[in-house]
This record gives sequence, C-alpha cells and structure tokens, in this order.
Amino acid sequence: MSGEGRVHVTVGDVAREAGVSVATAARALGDYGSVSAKSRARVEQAAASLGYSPNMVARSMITGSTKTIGVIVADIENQFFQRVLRGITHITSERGYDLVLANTDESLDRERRALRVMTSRRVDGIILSPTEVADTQEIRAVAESGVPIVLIDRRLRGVNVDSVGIRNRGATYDATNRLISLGHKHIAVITGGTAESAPVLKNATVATLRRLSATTLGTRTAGYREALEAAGLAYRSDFVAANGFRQEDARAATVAFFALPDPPTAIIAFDSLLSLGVLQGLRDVGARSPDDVSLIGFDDAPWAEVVDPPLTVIGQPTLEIGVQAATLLLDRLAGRGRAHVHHRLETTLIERGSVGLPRLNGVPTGPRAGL
Amino acid sequence: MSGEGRVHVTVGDVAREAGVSVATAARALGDYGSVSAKSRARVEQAAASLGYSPNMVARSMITGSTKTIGVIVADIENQFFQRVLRGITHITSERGYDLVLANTDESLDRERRALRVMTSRRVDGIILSPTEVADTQEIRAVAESGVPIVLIDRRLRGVNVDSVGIRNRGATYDATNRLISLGHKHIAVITGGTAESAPVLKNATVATLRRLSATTLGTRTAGYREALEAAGLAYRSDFVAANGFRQEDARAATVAFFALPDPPTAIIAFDSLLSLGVLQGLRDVGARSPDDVSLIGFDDAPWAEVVDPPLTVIGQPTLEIGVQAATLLLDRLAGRGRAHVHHRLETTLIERGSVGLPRLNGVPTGPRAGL
DNA sequence: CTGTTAGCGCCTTCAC
DNA sequence: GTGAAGGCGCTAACAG
Repeated sequence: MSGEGRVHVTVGDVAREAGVSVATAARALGDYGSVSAKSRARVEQAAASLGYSPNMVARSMITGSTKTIGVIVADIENQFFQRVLRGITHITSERGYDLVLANTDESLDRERRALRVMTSRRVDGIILSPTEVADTQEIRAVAESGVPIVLIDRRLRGVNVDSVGIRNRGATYDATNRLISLGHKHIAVITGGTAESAPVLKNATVATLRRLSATTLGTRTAGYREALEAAGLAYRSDFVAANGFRQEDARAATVAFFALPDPPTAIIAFDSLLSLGVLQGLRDVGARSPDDVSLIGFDDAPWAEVVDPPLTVIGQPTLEIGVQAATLLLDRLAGRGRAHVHHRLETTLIERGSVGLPRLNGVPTGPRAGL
Repeated sequence: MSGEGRVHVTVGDVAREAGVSVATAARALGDYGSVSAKSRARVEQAAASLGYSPNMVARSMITGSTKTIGVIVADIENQFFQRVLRGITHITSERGYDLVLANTDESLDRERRALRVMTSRRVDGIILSPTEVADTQEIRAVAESGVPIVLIDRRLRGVNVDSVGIRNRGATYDATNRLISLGHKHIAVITGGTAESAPVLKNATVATLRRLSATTLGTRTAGYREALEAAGLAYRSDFVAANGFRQEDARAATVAFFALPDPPTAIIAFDSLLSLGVLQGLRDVGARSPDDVSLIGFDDAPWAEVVDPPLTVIGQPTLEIGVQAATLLLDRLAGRGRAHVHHRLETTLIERGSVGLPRLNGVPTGPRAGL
C-alpha cells in the first residue's frame, strides 16, 4: 500500500511547490489577509496537485475556535431530538460549524462525562438537553468557564444560560382540561422519569413540583395537577406512572393501570415513545381507544396519523426549537452579548381520533352521553 | 463577568502550582510514562484546584489521533440510521471515541462536503452511508489517504473498504415471493431514490441493476424483478415509484398507484419512512390494508406494531449493523490490518396484519379464496 | 503584497 | 523518576 502512513500535506509543502512563503500560502489557503491573484493561483494549483487538506486541529490551536458545537441529548432514539437535531444542523452547517454528538440516556453520570468531553474538545458552544436530575453545579461551571450553553426542552433553575422549550405547564393544563370538559374524572399520566424522580413526581405538592431544578416533567405534572384541582377532581398518585422513559416502561405502566379496580378513562403520555408504549399496553389488555380510554400524546410524530386510532397529540415546534437554540448559540459566539433569554414556544393540540367521552362500565358517557 | 476570556488552565499552570516540571505534570495528567505516587498526588491536587481540563486539540496535534469518528448518514430522521447510530455509540464511547455527525440528505454534493470536513478535522475513521449516486472517486481517495472507512447500508462497487449491510436482494426476493405465493400478480415497489436514479431503477435490466455502483436500491429492485421473473409475472415500470425518500413522496406515489386503471394489489416499501407514507396514501384514497392492498415495509420501526393494520416488515438488525461497523473500524484503527470484509446480515420477515390475499374487484381472492 | 519569526498546548525524545 | 528542549501545522504579528 502506498498512502498508508497517513502523511498529510502541509501548508509548507504547498508553499514550496508554489514557490512562495508559508505565510503567503497560508493566506491563500485560509482565505485571509491579502494575496496577489498570481500567488493565489499558484498556491491553489499547488494545493490541488498535492492534494492539500487544511488541518483544522492545527488551525484550532491558533484561533482558539474549533468551529464545533457539542450537542448532548437525552435520547437519540426519541423523535423529538431527531427533529431538534435537524433544526440545529440547518443553522450550524450553513455557518460552517460541525456537531459533536453525545447521548446521556437520562443518566446523570453520562451527562457529566459528556460535558467534560465537550470541554476537553474545546467545542465553541454546547446545546444540551439536561437530564431530569441534572447536575446544575457542573453545567454552571462550564457556562462560567466561558463556553456558551443553550438548554433545550428542559430549563434549569439557578443556571444562568439561554434556553428554548415550550410552555410545558400550560400545554399539559390545557390537555388535561380538554379531557375534563369531556367528562373524564379518572385521568392518568405517564411521565417517563427515573427511579430518582418517581417519588417526587408522584407525591410532591404542586408548589414543590414547580420548584424542581429540571422542570419539564415537573411542570408538566404540575399543569396536570392544577387542572385537576381547578375542576375539583381528586389527585391520585397511583394515576401517575413515572417508571422510565422507554417504550416498554410505558407499556408496563399501561397494563398496570388496567389492573387497578378502577382504571383511568384517559391517559396523557409525556413523549412520543411513551405514547407508543401506551398503545401497545392497550393492545395487551384488549382495551380500545377512544372507546375504553382516551389518549393524548406529546409530540406530533410522523406515525401519529396512521396508528389505530389516529393519535391526538400536543404538537411541539421541534424543528423550530433546534433552529432557535442554534441561532441563540451562534449569535452569542458571534459576540453579540446580551442578557440570557428563555424562549417558550407555543404548542398546538392536534385533535385526531384517540380522544372521546369517558366510558362507564363499558358504556361511553359524559356531557353528551345518550345523544 | 470573570471567566469570560475563556482562559484555559494548561499543564504548565498545573506544573507550577504542583511544583514539578511540565513533563512530570503532563505524565501524571496524561497517564503515561512513570511518575512517583507523591508527584502524581501533588499534580492531581493542583489540577483539581485549578480546574484543569486536558486540551484534546493540542493532544491531537502531537499524537496524530483525534479520537474521533466521522459519521455521515443519509437521513438522521430515518429510524434506520438512529438505531445504527446507537449501535455505533455503544462501541465507540466505550473505547473513548466521540462522534462528529454529518447529514447528506441523499445529496451527492453534501456527501462530498462531509467527506472533506471529516478529512480536515482529521477524524481517525469514517462510517458512511453513501448516497445512491455516490462519488466513488472521492471516497476511494479518502480511503487511500489512509483514513479507514466502513460503509453501512450500502455497498459500493470498485471501492475497497469494509462494509456492513444486509442481503438486500435476497430479502426483497423473499418478500416479493411471499406476496406471489398468496396469489398477488400486481405488485408495486416504492424505492425512494432521487431524480438521478429514477430512470435507471424503472427501466434498466436486472443485470444492469445488479451492477450499479451504490447497490441498496438497485439490488432490492433486482430482487423484486427476479422474483417476478421466476414466477413468470410481467414487469411493469409504472409499478416502480422512485420519486424521493420522504414520507410525502411515498404518499404521493401511493395515491398515483391508485389513479391507475388497475392499481397494484400489493406494495413493498423500501424503508420505514416510505411505509408511513404509503399508509397515509392509502388513507387518502380510502383504501384499506390488507383487504384492498397488501403492504410490506422495510425496517421494524417502533410504531410498526400499532399502526392500522399492524405492519408486516422485513426486519433488519439495525443495532447490530452499527455495532459491527464500529467494531470493524476500531479494530482497523487498532492496527489489526486484514483484508477488507463485507458483512451481509440476515433479515427476518416479521408477519403482522398488512398482508393478505389479493382483492379482485373489491372481493379478496387468491389460492385460498372462498375459504 | 510578501516573508520571517514566534508561539498555541501538549507529548516525546534525551539526558540526568 | 524527573527535567529541558524540540516540534506537530498553522496563524498572527511584525518588518520589509
């Protein structure tokens, strides 16, 4: 084999070949400073014939910028993050930035590790979806060391960085209310969540929920609780499933709901993977939606329209979240300093076929029962 | 603000604080060479108190390795690549490699650009899913420059690199055959594909299809054609839709099929996003599966079980594809030179509810009609 | 417009 | 086991 040694052509090589100094070659190649048309042509010709490829790592050493954005997501298999990711690349790739990707799988330890990796790689900025139990301390340390961070999906109290997400409490409040207005009195939620957060999500007061550090699950649960309260409905902790983020977890939770003496007549799932699990759980127990149980999911996944029944969802502007996060970050990198902002985007309740009147002993009932 | 200047602590700083030489500090910090327990403790203490973070870019300059893998996928929103990506990270993150991600959206131009970016960033290796019309030349050049490449999903003729994928021709042949054995005579395929590849996919001979440079769509189409031929069924180019990879494209193609005087009684979609589009298209025209049309998709997506009807699919071992690709790459990086290999993994036809007997004027028919 | 020179932060001989 | 010095490829001053 010939090229095995991975010997790279350097600016010096190109300079020699072109018969100019390294500085001139570098200027032509790096497209900065001023070079005469003749020199530039000679350099470009030499570069082409030698197969020169600029060495970004050497360049980064000097400029102090890697032109790299670190993206740390909770779960790459979640539709939400894929869309966000695409939104991010729309913006970053245009402006010459590349992405280093890390997955946390909702593990705090991996989140810390990812943060250290990004620091070590000297990324210019970080877009992060913090885990529910995020280490505020570490994130703040990174931010204070001068690396801009934009939080997506979740916001962290006590950390002064930009964030982009949705109005979680309002969206969940409205969805719950929609079910209540149909006559539902037994409404359950599947929050996702981990072993650490489960007891809090299930038992804390609404006030506490609203004060949690990572706020998505907390505020969504708070919105649900508040809607219940406003309607004078009793809150039941056994109607809150917080046993994991995976599809299988939601499936198990759904099956468990139907093992209750009085199963819920409606379920809200806090993300699209969880919705899928609920759908599977319903099949497992032979329950039909919307006849036996109404279902509202989060995120308008590409499959939401074609499942059985077509899923009513709280649609999030996922692409836009990515776009705004990247824009915020790049603007800050461009030196446009300003106060930190928290963008809360609007959601839309997309009504399809999975919501109906509550059943009562197998017979649909509610405000319009008997019509 | 205090830490705004992004001043990083260097080994030199740590050395001074610890009262040792830079070399000793570097050895302790980089965990190489030999350092006395006492020095090591002092250095570690100093590093912690100063908040030292190793500079990977400087380290890369010296070692010649960035500990980075470039991953270039055709479409991050495709379930296939997400699973593959997860398989990749399983392996790479364990071994201390991070991922730089690039999307091509099936654009040849973006593929070239991504390849250049990866080269410029001096990634240690590349995992690439080439576009259908891949630039063999450029890929070969990168490979020959000494950067190991592993191809996933698609294989390229004339490029001597490792690849991991499935037995495309066999899988499609079998699926087509399954439909034929049920009595289907009008079987259509939705291939994805772009404007460039469409005429070839539709009109080329089987022999030509099998000789295309990028081979997934070509060999799948070939498998389909061969099954048709073996059964003595006529091939119709209007039953081959190659009008794009997006969900909407498949939807439109499906609607177009049903505008034909004699619509197909069965459809095979070449990836999961396309399957979703077919499902939507069927809703658009008011056709039901499997009564009006049988449907087989590629990839066992998480939603396949809960759509209406539950989707029969050709399941690919996606996670395993990622795992094997990463393993092949890392092994090669570890210097274990060997001949290039092409791993063809097995697929499984997962039968659910979307395949049935062919309809005939609205009445299901076929070998078992009337039972 | 062009060339020379001095590092960026780290690893790696090479002496000691 | 430790320290001093050189250099990876490039850019940024500074002269000319």
